[in-house]
Amino acid sequence: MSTLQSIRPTARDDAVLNVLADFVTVEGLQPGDRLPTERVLSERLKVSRTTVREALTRWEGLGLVERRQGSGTYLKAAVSRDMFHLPLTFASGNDFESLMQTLEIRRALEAEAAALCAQRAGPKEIAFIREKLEAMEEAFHAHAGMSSEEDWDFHLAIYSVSGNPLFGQIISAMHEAFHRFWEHPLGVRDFGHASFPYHRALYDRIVAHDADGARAEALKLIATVEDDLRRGAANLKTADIK
Amino acid sequence: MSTLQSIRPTARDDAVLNVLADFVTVEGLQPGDRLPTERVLSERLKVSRTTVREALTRWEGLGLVERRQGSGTYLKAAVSRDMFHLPLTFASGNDFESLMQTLEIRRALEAEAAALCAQRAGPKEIAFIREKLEAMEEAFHAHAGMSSEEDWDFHLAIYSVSGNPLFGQIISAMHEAFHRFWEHPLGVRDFGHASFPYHRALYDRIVAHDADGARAEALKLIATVEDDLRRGAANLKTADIK
DNA sequence: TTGGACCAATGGTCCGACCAATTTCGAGGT
DNA sequence: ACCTCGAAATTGGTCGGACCATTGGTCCAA
Repeated sequence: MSTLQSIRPTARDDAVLNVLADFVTVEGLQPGDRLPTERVLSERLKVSRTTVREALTRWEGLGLVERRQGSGTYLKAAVSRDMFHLPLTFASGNDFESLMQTLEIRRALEAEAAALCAQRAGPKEIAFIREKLEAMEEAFHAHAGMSSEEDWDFHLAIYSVSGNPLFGQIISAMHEAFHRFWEHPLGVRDFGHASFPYHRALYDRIVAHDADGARAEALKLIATVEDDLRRGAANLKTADIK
Repeated sequence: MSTLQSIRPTARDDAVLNVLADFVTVEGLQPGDRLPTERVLSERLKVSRTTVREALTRWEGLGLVERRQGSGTYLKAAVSRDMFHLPLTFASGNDFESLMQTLEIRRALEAEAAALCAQRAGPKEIAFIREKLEAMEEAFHAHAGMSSEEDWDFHLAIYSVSGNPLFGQIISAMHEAFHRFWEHPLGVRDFGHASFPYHRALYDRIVAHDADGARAEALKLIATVEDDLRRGAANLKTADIK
């Protein structure tokens, strides 16, 4: 009897989510598309708007959906009925240790993603990455410094081409955790500056389908970020003393 | 202005969660403890029960809390204000692809964790790992096969000694996802058998503080699991044809 | 053409009521 | 004194309806 999953006594919202997932599938909705109104769903599914809202709140918490007051509810990721979600929560302070820990995870995953990307990138994927790279380089020269947005787009492209969506999901979370506490790199004016040349080097290794080379360049890139963090931590210490 | 984070116009439920997180911290509540009633919270926080419920629904979706009708709401995990959520979404169920994707993440993280572990393990930590290793080896000889529980304990010890709790949490999530998809290794009787010798090899590299060696052994270990998975997939295919 | 006032649609919050599962507790019997 | 059983209180789940705040578009006038 232990295999018997304890069923939820009340499963109204789950039912709503299943129906909604089917709707998304049937309708072929893509990320960015708008879902039906809460009021419409409530009427169509014959449940109260409260229940619909609880269900959507669940999806919102899982990052599947985004709600914009006055506008509507929008799909943020591909959803289908046979997906399973594994929320993971951890404490992360703004101390040097925590930031370094997110970078340790990134170091491991960036290297692997780069290697897989080099193995799997076809011509179309390479063109896609090249586009992001050039946008980043252009922004760099225009502002005489790293542009976090274009830089991030380049990295996202690599995760995407790796063929494993988990890389993007996990690294994005690390990235967000990192920048939540360090939006204005403490006293490090040229934050990320040193990483610039490694982007093209990484791209070249990917074009050459050189997995080990790509891994090495990704490691060098992350190493510059770790350096920046160390410098920032040193600055912070000085400021504290002052 | 790109650094300007778009703030949520209305953040009542977020505020509720923050206050509640503080409450849990101050009160020293542990997993299993009961939270105040929705009605009490609503009154104390001067917000409607609806808002309290939306907030708790978020936490429930994140697995932080469990609600039992007629009984109350119970803490399921340690919560604090500076907590980070990483919702992972896995593509459709049972296919070989999903399993392999969890292993790709593990490969990257296992290798890095092993390397860090080799760098950072002191005498006490090494003794701790040795204990787990010997328990695993004993179980192996007793049952003439890998014991998943002792095996997992050994790996957990390594993640723990790495000094970065993120390794243990993320890899555990991958592990759970893997086994949810594949509870009964399809037709692979000696699942994990091939990985046995690499455990001691990995331990030896850690004792020697040989980071690169530890990384290499961890990679070999994961490679055997990938092999098992491939064999299982082949079996499955045969079964399908039959 | 453009600027601004207005309006409808949509998510966010609130209230009060009732339903359903669980727990509590006391009456009644042993 | 102890146990059993059922009523009542407690607690989360659902409902309907109301109003607020934000957004996006429309329409009018300068």
